[in-house]
Amino acid sequence: MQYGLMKSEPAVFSIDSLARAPRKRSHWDGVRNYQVRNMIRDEMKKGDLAFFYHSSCEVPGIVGIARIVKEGYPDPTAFDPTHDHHDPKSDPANPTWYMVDVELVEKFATPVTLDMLKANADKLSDLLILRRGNRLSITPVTAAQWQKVTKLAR
DNA sequence: GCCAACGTTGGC
DNA sequence: GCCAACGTTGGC
Repeated sequence: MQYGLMKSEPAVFSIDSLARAPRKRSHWDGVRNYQVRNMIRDEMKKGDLAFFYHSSCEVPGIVGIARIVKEGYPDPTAFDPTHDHHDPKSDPANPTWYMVDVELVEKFATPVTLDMLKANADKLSDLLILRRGNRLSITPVTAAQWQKVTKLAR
């Protein structure tokens, strides 16, 4: 995939949670959408970079950059009946849900807010996060979009 | 809390 | 396979 964007609700898992994690690494678990599962399982490669996006919060926007450090493997929380994201239909012998591991690369000094992204919609046409009704928690980002957003962060 | 948009489920 | 009902997401 090379470049992507990963959404998270900061109340659940924020960029600061990732910064505090051992070696600044964490599982990206809980994905329960087939399109996103396919991306995680088939397309995200070690070394790929992703914008870390905070959603459903006071100031939604891109707050930093993470790197994929482990490619797709079965998400064990799907098999855990006590877990929020438990899925009784996922068979450990043939897992439905996958996750990747990510590592913090950079927390932006100033986030690139959703407002800023919208204000630059002319340059960021087709950035999927700006598209109406887009609900995928992980979306691909083109190299051109990556450069432009990175510039906005500086 | 509201609402638009979309995914999933289940009856037929 | 269709489609209505329902659940979830996410900005506002």
